Formats: sequence, C-alpha cells, structure tokens
Amino acid sequence: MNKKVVTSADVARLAEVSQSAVSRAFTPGASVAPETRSKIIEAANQLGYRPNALARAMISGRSKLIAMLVAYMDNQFYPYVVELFSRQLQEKGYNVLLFMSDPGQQDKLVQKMMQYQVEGIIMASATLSSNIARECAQTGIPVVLFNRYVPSTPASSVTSDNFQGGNLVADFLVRGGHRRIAFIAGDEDASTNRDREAGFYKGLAAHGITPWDRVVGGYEFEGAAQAARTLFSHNEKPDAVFVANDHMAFAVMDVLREELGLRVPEDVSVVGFDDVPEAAWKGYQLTTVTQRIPDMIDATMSILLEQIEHQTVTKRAAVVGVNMVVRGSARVAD
Amino acid sequence: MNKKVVTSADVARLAEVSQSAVSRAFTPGASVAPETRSKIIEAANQLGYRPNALARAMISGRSKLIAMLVAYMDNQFYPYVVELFSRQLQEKGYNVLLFMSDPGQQDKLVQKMMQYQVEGIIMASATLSSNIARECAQTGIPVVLFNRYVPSTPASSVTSDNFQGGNLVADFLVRGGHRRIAFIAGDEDASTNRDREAGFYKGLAAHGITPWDRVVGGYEFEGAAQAARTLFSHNEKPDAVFVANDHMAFAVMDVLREELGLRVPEDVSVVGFDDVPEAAWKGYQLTTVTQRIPDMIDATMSILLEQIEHQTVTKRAAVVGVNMVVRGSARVAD
DNA sequence: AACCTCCATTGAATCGCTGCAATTCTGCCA
DNA sequence: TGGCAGAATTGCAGCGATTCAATGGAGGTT
Repeated sequence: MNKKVVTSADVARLAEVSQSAVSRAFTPGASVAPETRSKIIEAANQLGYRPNALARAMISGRSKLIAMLVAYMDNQFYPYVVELFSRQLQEKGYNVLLFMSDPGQQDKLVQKMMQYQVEGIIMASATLSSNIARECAQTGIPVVLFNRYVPSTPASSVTSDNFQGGNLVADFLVRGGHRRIAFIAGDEDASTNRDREAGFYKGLAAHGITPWDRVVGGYEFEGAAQAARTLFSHNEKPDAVFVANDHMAFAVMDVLREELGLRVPEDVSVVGFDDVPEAAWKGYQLTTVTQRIPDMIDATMSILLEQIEHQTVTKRAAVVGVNMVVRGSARVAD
Repeated sequence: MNKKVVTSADVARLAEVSQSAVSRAFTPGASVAPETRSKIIEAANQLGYRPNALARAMISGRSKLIAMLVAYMDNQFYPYVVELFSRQLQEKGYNVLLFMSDPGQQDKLVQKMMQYQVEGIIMASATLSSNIARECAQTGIPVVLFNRYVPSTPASSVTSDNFQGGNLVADFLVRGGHRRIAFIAGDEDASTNRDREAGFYKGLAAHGITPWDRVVGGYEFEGAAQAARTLFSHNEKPDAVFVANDHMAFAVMDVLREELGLRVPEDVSVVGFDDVPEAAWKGYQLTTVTQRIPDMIDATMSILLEQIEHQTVTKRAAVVGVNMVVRGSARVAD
C-alpha cells in the first residue's frame, strides 16, 4: 500500500511554494495571488491533500466542535432535536460530538468533551453539577441546557413556557367539562415536569378545582403504563388525565383502551405535552401542547454562537411560548 | 478572569518533574513510580489540568473518533441505532462525530470526517460514491454501511437478511388466506427495499401467486400515505399490503382506517418491516419483521474495531437473520 | 569496592498546521 | 532611474501532547 497522509508540506513541494502558502490557500479570505492559489489547489488535488482539522484546531484554538449530550432517544422529541441541531450546526461550519448520558456519568462526559476542546455544549434532557458548570464557565465554554432549567448553575438554558403549557391544559380540560382531573408526572426532579405540574395546578385552582390524583411515571413508557394502572385502580376514576409528555401519554392511552376497556375521549380524556410527530398519528390523535422546537433551536443557536463569537460566557435563559393543539383524545366543550 | 488552559508543562513545573512524566502519569500502563504519579495527579487536580485530546490525537495518530452519518431520524429505527452505537462506542473509549446527510452532500461530509482524522465511519441509511469509498480504503479508514449494501464499493456492510424477511412475509400472508397481495416500496434505489421486494415476490411465486399491485412510497410517511391512496383507488382492492418498513406502514394504516373506513385486519392485512418500538403500541399492533438491531450493531462494532486495531481495511459483509413478530394487523390462518 | 542490571526519569524530536515578522516582488510616481 | 508603498510570499516559532534514546541511581553480585 502506498499512503501515509499527505501534508501541506508535500503540497508545497509539488506546487513549488512555501508551506504557509498552502495553508493560506485553504483559509478563506487570506491573501494569496490567484495564480499561486490555483497552482496549489491543483497540486493538492493531485496528491489528495486534505487539511488536518485537528492540527488546525490545535494551533488556532478553534476546534469547530460542539458537544451534544442527550439522555435517551426513545421519546421522539429528542431525535428530532438532535437532527435539527446537527443540520444547523453543520450548515454553520460546526461539527457535532454526540454523547449519550448515563445517569451519574454526565460530569465525566463533560470532562471528555472539554478534552476535545469543544467550543460549546448543548445538553438535552440532562443537567450538570454546578461545579462542572462553573468549570466550563471559567474555561470559557458556553453551555446551554435544552429543555431544562437549573437556577443555581451558570449554564444558560432554553425551555418552553412549561408553566403556561400546564396552565393551558388545565383551562382546556375544565372548560371541556371535566372535574376529576389527574396528573401523571414525569421525572420529579426535572424542571420541565415541575413547571408543567405547577402551571397545571395553578390553572385548576383558578377554576376552583383541586387535582384528583397524581402518580409518577418517570418519563418512561413502562412507567407511565404502570402509573395509569394505579391511577385507575380505585372505584371512582378520573375523567381526564394530563400526562407530563406525549411519549408517556401513548402508553397511558394503550392501557386505558386495551387493558381497561375505556374509551378515549368518551370515558376519559387524555392530554399530553410536546406534540411529537406520533401525536398526530390517527391511532392516537393526541391533544397536546406544542413545543416549538425550531424556535427553541434558534434560541439555543444564537445564545451559543454569540457567546462563542464574543468569547464571553454569560448566563442567559430563553423561554419559548407554547400553544395547544386540539385533536381527538380529549372532550371539548360543545 | 484567570484562564488560559493548563498544560502538562504547568503541571510538571508544580510537581517538579519533567513534562514527559506528566504525560506518562496519564497514560495507563506506563512506567511511573507510584510516588511520582500521585505527586503529579495531585498537582494536576490542583491546577485543573485536563489533557488535550486533540494534541494527543495528533501525535499518536489515534483520534478515538468515529464518524456516524445518518440520513434522517423520523423513522424510529435510526434514533435507536444511533443511541446504541453511541453508548457502545463511548464504552469502548471512542467518541462519536455525528453528521446528518443531505442527499448529494454525502461525499462532502465524508471529506469533513476524514479531516477530523476519524478512525472509522458508520453510514446508516446512506451510501457513498465508490471513489470516496476507495479513498477511505486507501487512507486506511474502515467504512461500514449499516442497513445498506453496495456491491461495487470497497466498504463493508451490515444488513439484515432482507430477502429472507420479504420471503417470510409472503409466506405468512399466503398462509393467512390472502390472495390479492400488494407491495408498497420504499426508496427504489435502496438495497434494503430491493431485497425485501425480491424476497417477497419469490415467496409469493413459491405459492403460485403473482403480486397484485405495487406503488412506491419512498420511505416517507406522506409518500406512504399517498401510495396507500392510489393502491386502493381501484374497484377491486388488495386484501393484504406489505409495506417496506414500519414507519410507512403506520401511515398506510392511518389512511386505510381513517380515510377509507377499512378495518385492519378484517378487510385488509398490513405487514411492515423493522419492528420499531411503535409497532408494539396498541394503536397499531403491527405485524412485522424484526431487525435484530443489537446483533447488527455487534457485527458492525466488531468489523470496525477489528479493522482499526489491525490497521487493515478489508471488505466484509455481515448478514443478520430476521424473524416475524405476529401482532394484530394481519389475519392469520385459523 | 568494582561492576552490572534494571527501572524511573529526562530532553529532544515530532505531529501538521497557523500566525506573525521579515523579506521579496510589483507597479507606479517623481 | 531611483524610491517607495503595498501586496504577496517566506521562514520560523509555537500549539500541547507522545515517543524514544539517553541518563542517573538504587540495589544486587562477586
């Protein structure tokens, strides 16, 4: 086999110019005589030269790497988010280093990211310890928590208006004539869950209604199914359930319809949160709250890129508005 | 602000050892006196030292980076695959550079990967031009096509036994008493589609049955819905439809049940391919062919890691067996 | 006491590129 | 023709680590 990598020096030799000329020929906006440049390009093609991004990153201090940390992909919300981020970052000339977080490993993973000199970090459905966050801030690496908010860290965050979302759902259900309204929670530690729940109760209270019951499902399919079972194990059953996210809501609907023989929405109304693609599928027709993902991503991108650009890390928190999509899974007032 | 990165030289100075000693202290299995090592570790912690992975990659020639190229995330098959790969690679000490491919951009993206000195490439639902593949091979970078097979390239591949899968479906449907059996194709250029289709027809032929009809859906939700509409626009309608993947099958079921008022499986049977999580959801209960993703991933990992290890790139093709999961979306013989 | 091993440690070279200071070249004007 | 500004080019010094040959010392043998 031939091979061993072609370096800029090889190209320089062939094109009969200096090695730094080669470097400049590949740096947009550097001063090179057009003639020299084309001579270099030609030599480069001939040899199959490809600049070494790592060497460049090392000397220039700009790795063009952004780390993304995601906890799970089961919930379609996240794949969608990952796809959009990747595409947008690619378009802006950045590359994505992807990490799946195991609970408890997050700090270790962030260390790894920093070793790779990433210029920014996006954490979806995950949080980080405040001393790691501080370390990032000190090193000048902007961190954006996507879909989570942690007051005590210096990390920025982008979330939907989860409180308002919960509020909307409460209002919608009460107006729809429901009175025995239950809640299935996701991860109790997650700010998303807390805010949705708080907004929900606030909305119920505004109508003088107290929550019927509350069970924790843990943002997981199976957990939600279990939660639904316990919720409906008593004699008097709820006439509406607000589930902390769509992914769980599907599991809940499955249990209600198939295991308990209840009709949705005639016997029970179900409302979710997120508006993932499956919510629109005819098999579920889930009434839910839309997280405007593209807007959330835009917000994240601008926070991140702005801070990378200006080399300053300041905590910012963007909150994106939400709205309800009414489909068939919940009764509405007539 | 303090700042500027801490280098191994800084640590060496504080620990009063040579810079190379610091390096060795962070290299597992290097000869360092225990006492020296702990002195170094302590100094490192004190300064907040973090080895620079890029510098290491550069000198050692091992970036510990694996690139993944994925075309889309809509189909839950891929998020699941991405998650599993990430976790396994992380565990083995590799890091994932994620790229979303726009059609036509794939070669450009592969160039980018190579600039980052990745040690291997996994391409899911995407193929690459044969001269790029050759380039990778020459550079010594193993490439594995996941869920695609291209005979003419030097790239390795891992697929399910799609032909056999199609065959199973044909057999299953015929035994179930169906006679007017149609097929909705995915992307006609994709090897997955071709093999599933060929195996399907072969299976039908074995029973002396000719395919009823065939429409292309393009592996997309909306495309599949359209395909279903045209397929059922004639007077005499199919009594069974094999859809090239689950993701499309959901769209087909939606159209059949909601738009055309047909019952599944009483009026029409529907069978998919992949066995994504949603196939088990009660709203669909899709009978389908299981792709044994964990096995496919294992195969990919071993091809990749073995070639990285031995620095040799040889084309290999692994084919993983499949089996049917019978759920409620298709009639079975009684 | 002289000599030899063996192991930890050091110093220097190196990886491929960028950034900057120094140099050469070009064209133009007096 | 000389002088000079400005652009293009060159050479060199790093970036932060690994690697390897060379050095130094402790311990063991005779």
